[in-house]
Amino acid sequence: MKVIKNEPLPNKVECANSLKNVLDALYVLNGKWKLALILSLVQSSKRFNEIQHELSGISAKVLAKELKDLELNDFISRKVYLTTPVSIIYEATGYSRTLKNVLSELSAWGEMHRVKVKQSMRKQF
Amino acid sequence: MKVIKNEPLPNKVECANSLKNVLDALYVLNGKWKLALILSLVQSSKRFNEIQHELSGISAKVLAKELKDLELNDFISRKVYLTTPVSIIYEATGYSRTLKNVLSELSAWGEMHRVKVKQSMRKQF
DNA sequence: GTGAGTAGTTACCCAAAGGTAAGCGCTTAC
DNA sequence: GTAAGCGCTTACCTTTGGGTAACTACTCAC
Repeated sequence: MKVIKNEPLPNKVECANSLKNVLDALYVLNGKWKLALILSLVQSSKRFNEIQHELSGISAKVLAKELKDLELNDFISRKVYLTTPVSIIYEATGYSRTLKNVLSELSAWGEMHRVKVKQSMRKQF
Repeated sequence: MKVIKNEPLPNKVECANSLKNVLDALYVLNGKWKLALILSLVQSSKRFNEIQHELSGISAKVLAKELKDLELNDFISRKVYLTTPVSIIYEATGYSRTLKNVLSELSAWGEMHRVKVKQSMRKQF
């Protein structure tokens, strides 16, 4: 009987694909703030200071960088309204909305996870 | 008419909650490799070198660190089988499997995203 | 003209993430 | 006995992430 090497089962190909997909997704969505930022703007368009207030903890520098990055990747758009003084509004694009399912699953999981962490904290004492 | 400040609409509370959930989820799932690593082990238990081979690009150092981290957070378990020589198998726990929906959504999105990126590359030339 | 707000930018700095390369202690295969 | 595989660890280094604080340029309100 011969051992077959380097020829994955068809089943394994699917697994490898989903692994690749996840890696590709993480490549653009990496970082501490990106997904939260997208979620915040999908919920409603906001100005710079509003975002900074909502994601308490993010610094102006990092927020500016992340916003540029997300704009480059077509997740958000920066709109300048010629009021006096000008209003600068960041909006989520349609492409951001393709993340809707990802975000709602992640939110649901995050909530469940918080409960679990709290419980295991209680057990310790 | 008075402007009400710092008293969000009930609707906004929900939004803030899902934002908080996502932030909490990202806190444990951060990093370049964590979700991919979990997915790989949910698909099948593996040994150290098998994982390193599957996630090509990850270094031994980082893999060892991530595995320890995931074990601490109850996502995987490290089993030592007393064969000669001993076999060390990493397995996903039940808790990893609670990420099933997150992972499948992320995989679906990653696949879609790759197609979109390829298309926009083509348009450039 | 002074202070406050808006939307950032810049310089400086620290810490964490993550890669490379070498090595260790073990065992099996040749 | 020598090489190769396994499961790491260690030392070293670079990159990045991200924080602070000061500053700009503009406008409005007092």
